[in-house]
Amino acid sequence: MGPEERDEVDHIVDAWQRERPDLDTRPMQVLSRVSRLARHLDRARRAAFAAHALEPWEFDVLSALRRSGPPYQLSPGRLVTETMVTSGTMTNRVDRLTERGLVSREPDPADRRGVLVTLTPAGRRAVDGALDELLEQERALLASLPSDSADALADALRVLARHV
Amino acid sequence: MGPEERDEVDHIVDAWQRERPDLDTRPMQVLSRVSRLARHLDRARRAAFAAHALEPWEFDVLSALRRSGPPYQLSPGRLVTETMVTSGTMTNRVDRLTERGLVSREPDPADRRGVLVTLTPAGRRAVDGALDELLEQERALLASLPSDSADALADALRVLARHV
DNA sequence: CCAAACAATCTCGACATCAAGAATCTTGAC
DNA sequence: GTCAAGATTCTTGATGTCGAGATTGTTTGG
Repeated sequence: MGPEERDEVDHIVDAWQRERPDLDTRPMQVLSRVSRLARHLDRARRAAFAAHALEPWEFDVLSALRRSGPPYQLSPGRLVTETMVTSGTMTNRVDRLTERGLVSREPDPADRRGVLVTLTPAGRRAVDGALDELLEQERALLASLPSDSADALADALRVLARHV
Repeated sequence: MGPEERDEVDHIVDAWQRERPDLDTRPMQVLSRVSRLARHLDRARRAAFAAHALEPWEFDVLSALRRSGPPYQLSPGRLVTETMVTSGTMTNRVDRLTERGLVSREPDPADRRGVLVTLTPAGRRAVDGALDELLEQERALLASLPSDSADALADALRVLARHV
């Protein structure tokens, strides 16, 4: 095990072993950590974006538009699948981003039902700045891992994502 | 890289490399996967608990009480730290679990401000059944990884959790 | 003892999300 | 051409969470 410090999940697993010795708790060692780490990462992201006056949900939408490339337009339906939220949520998000002037809604010339959500120049500046800050902070966090270990971690997570 | 299939995060990273070639996107390979996987796990947990008529938030509270051992009592404040929510949220959760008969509120004999949230027999049955089901499902998911790879994954996640 | 600082819990209002369904438009079969 | 089925977006009501502050009780210093 080495001289590593024990974390919250180790204590949770110990408690279960004590109260339910019949359980095979190995899955918790991986999956509880994924869930708890994700919650901590959310908080860290919120802090990183605060300097750019963006909420995490705002960044999620803007970054999907930004990485789609010029002309930085996607349909609401496409944004729904990229960001893993429901259509009602996306309507609400686009409304508020429009109020802030970070995106605009354009009619889709090819389908009169459709809309194209378009990144404004202000939206692009905001998302580019926030991403630089986020990656810098994430790099600092990952510096605690040897780089081959980070690669192995990424590979293992990729396998899990495919099976879930 | 091997013959592994590429996942959503690989495509997202490719898109960023195309649009922002100046970025070092390696942190995304790990941390975006953690966040996205956690969202998928939430959905899987919801499905696993549905057979036991529990919501994930209900399980979180009940399991903290269950693994604390007899007499299965914790203060609201302790539950707040164990489950990573605010005190207002916990008041609301305990209210609804009390309505369902899964916990009860007892006065703390040692501090008249205090309350001890107590697991009822029905609550204990529900959480024990739900946990069995959850672990079984999680074991199936982890079967896609060799066991030494799962151990390495757990270790790497533990290191990250300590630095976030 | 008393007052002030501290601690534990709860209240309240704002907010983001979801699920289901409505409204609008498109497509394909006949 | 027309109609039914499908696709796209938006609306609505319910729900769970947060954050700030109120309430009640405890502790500590003088």
